[in-house]
Amino acid sequence: MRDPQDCSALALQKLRAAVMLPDMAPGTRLPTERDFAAQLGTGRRAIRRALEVLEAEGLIWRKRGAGTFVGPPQALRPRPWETMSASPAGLLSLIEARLTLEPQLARLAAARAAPEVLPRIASCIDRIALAEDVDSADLWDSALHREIAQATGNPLLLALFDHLNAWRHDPGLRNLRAQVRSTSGAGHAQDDHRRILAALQAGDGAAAERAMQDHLAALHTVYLTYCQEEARAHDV
Amino acid sequence: MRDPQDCSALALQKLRAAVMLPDMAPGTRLPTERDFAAQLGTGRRAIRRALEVLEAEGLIWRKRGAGTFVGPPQALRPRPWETMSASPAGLLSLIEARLTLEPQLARLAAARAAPEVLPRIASCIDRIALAEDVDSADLWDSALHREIAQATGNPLLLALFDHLNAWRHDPGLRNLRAQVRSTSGAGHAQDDHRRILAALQAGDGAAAERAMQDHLAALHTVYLTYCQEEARAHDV
DNA sequence: ACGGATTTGTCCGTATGTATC
DNA sequence: TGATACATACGGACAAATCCG
Repeated sequence: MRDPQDCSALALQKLRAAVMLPDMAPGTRLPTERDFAAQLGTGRRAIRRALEVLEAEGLIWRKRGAGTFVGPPQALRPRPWETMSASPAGLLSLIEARLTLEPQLARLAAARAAPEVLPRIASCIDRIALAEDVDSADLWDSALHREIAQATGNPLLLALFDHLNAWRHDPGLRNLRAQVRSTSGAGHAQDDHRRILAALQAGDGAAAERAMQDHLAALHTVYLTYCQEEARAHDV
Repeated sequence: MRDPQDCSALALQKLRAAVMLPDMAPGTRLPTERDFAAQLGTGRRAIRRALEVLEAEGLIWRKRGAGTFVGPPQALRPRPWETMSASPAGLLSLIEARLTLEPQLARLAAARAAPEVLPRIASCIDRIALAEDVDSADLWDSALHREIAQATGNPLLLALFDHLNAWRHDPGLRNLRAQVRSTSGAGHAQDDHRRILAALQAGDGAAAERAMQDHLAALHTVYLTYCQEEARAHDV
């Protein structure tokens, strides 16, 4: 009970009780971490550890600059995906799914892209470079990949891509990817984007497929090494 | 009205859906940014970031002091699925989407399929042969392809396949496929199925991919010739 | 022609979570 | 553990442009 470890355990217990109160409707905002720390007479680190657990359980979600909020009730998220969305396994599933679909989309797009979409794709690449914050850059990256899906001219393929893209912007996954970004370099994503664009301009389906494959494979290895390090850290 | 998880990506998704609504004729004015922010429960910055993307895509245009308006008619954008589900174009879109996704699923499944799913796939093939009516044969065929998607072990890929499969069972398409079946022979689908199963048993990803590709390509040519004949008949 | 009202575009201060020491 | 620097979000305020009476 005196161990520092038990401090966060106690905090977790109290915080969980606070969140489970009946008047805590989904979306209501919780006190700040600093308030909790003062109220429970402990440090902010202990509070954060406890909140991390609650977030992993899906009871709350946090957003930098905004606050901590109680999440939707479990009854609303029975989908299996929700149980793994914020886990490394979810991250790897997502990138694998993208690796399965998007190179094929690039191949089709190269064969069919109407000439007017190529400048739009180039504009997306430029905007990624110009973006000042991560949220904007992510949004433009997403828009770029969507343009490629749309260039296939197949509404079903576009709809499939939109589903994939929705998972990509899952809040839990966004946190994970932010962590990965902070621990590993940004990589050469922009070079990859330009290579994809060049293949589309040339109408070379095989090259576009390969370029997209390489682009996503690079992401895959980054995430894979991150997850492995994570697992090793947990073993210790 | 209550969407706790806010990020500009989610806003983009909803705004795009709002703009694509059928009653959004080109030139109609959209709500103000502040209204959108209040409606989506997020800040104006997130809304503006999403609108920037929509503007780059040409769906909307903005003018300071005036407002935000939906852009020129997107004639060359893929038509929504609802307007083409029962048309030959819808049939071809569907088979193309399957041709894009399912060979990749077969490749992954060959590498990962747990041994206990192989008998289930074999059983599906047998049931197709035993089926007396087209409806139940279709159901077992669908179950077979789903087993392969499930064998990838990736819940996201399974979800993607389920979306595709839902479109496949669209009532309008079923009629069309019934017509195709009546005018052309059944083909060698069962031989293809066995070839896919053999590749999965051998754990040969490349062979499984090729087998699935050939299987769906055969369907594709059948549908394509049917649609061409249909078009020629309409010309006369 | 004028002026008030409204809307987009831009900036800043404050509050909050994140990361590091 | 505690403290500090940092990135981001939100809301308000203001300017510029437009619309309407």
